[in-house]
Amino acid sequence: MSGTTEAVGDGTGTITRDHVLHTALDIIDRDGVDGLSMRRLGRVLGRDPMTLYRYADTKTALFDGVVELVLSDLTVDATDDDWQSQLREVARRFRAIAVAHPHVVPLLVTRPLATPLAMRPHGTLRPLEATLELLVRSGFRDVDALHIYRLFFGFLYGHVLNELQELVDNPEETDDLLRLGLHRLPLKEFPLLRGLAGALASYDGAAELERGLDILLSGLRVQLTPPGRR
Amino acid sequence: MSGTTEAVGDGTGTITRDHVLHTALDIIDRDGVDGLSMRRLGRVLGRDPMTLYRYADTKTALFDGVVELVLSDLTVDATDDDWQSQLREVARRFRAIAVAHPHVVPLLVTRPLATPLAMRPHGTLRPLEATLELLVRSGFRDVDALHIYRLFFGFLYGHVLNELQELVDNPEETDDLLRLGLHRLPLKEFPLLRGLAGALASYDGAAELERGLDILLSGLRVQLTPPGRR
DNA sequence: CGGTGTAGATCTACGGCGTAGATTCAGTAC
DNA sequence: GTACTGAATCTACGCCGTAGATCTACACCG
Repeated sequence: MSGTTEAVGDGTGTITRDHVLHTALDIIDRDGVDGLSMRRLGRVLGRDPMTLYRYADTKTALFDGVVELVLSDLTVDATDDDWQSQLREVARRFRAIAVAHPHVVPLLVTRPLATPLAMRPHGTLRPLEATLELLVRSGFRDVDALHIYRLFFGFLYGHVLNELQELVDNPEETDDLLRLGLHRLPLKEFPLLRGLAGALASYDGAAELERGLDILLSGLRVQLTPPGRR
Repeated sequence: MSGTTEAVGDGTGTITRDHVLHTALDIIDRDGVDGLSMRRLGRVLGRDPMTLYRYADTKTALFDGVVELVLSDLTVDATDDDWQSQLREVARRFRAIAVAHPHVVPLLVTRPLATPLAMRPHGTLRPLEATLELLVRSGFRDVDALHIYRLFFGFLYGHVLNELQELVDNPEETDDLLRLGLHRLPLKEFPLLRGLAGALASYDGAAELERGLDILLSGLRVQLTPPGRR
């Protein structure tokens, strides 16, 4: 019986990179990015922390691995004949991933800022390539496909960042205004925001995503049409 | 003559919260978020690190202060009669801020995930309130104004995250494919991405923002019109 | 069988971190 | 002078990432 509160691995048997990444993901899911330390990860795996450097060169590389692991669930069917509905499905899948792993989202949106595109884990580039393929197959020029990709994933990033914002301040309160803590905002300065307590409290991420997609796709239809209609 | 390499303040005179925040911003601008530590900040200001806790309760509160400082440059003219062109201007200003302080962007998009809305620095909520006012004045219902705000700022977040992605891998190389490091991607798996080396290399953030705004605003016009036209 | 190489796992240690709590210091009021 | 008070500083604790040295286990060769 282990003396530490958290040991899980028994120190025997073989460990794989996948074990390491999944365990790291578990810790992040539970306690956020800051909750993950090499020492703690080692403790959970029943291994010396230094051993982990066999599976990830550095802690940030570990982060990149977690991002890749999470994004490996994001599939894009490039053979779909209807690019608009395929994008909708991708959006829903992406949102589902973000909602399932909210604490990973900061890494998801932030790691690319520190990693040259070509050095990113291939798993994170696959959705990009597949989306390009989807759009090119649908008749878009490749540069337009790139524009659309950027706009689309930018929109997705923005959406999940919005949806996962911490709204609630005092969960056990029943009145919306008090629960969100909005009563502390000066009425003179924030009248509209305070008036929207009800709307803020009843935020529906899935519906909001669909609304955004409606607008985005509608804009795309107006502004960009595949030159070679199939 | 100081023995340390970085001391700037002489330890005399009075320090203000603004001094502290500006200095913190300088450090982040230079060396990124991870480059900022309480000890280093104290060193630069010529003060004991513990003194800083007078101006920010905690390090994350310091981050929030920096975010507020940076966002204080973002003005929204709620009295503008043309909400679409005002949103365009806000977008340009937001982008300018992000480009001026790229290392702050991770904080910008990430801090709200950890802070209940009502506890956020008021300076960061002012653009929200002002945007709502702009839209309501233009005839939108308040809940629609909220939707548009979310879509719009989500789009902006996504755009700057896209624009600030690290693309270059090997700066002194002249050939686009090599400079971006794309030649290391397996040709079989990433044919389209590799083919876009030129387009990736000549990314123009300002132009891309305008294109995105065209599409977004066009979508908004189609999907949402103020019920009470003025 | 002993010896040797080697690849992986582990240990030790360094310099840094955020910040709680104790202490000192500067300035004012008497 | 003394007492008080608020700000500034000091000390120390328990963490962190990881470089480099060391140890372990085992395959192979003589």
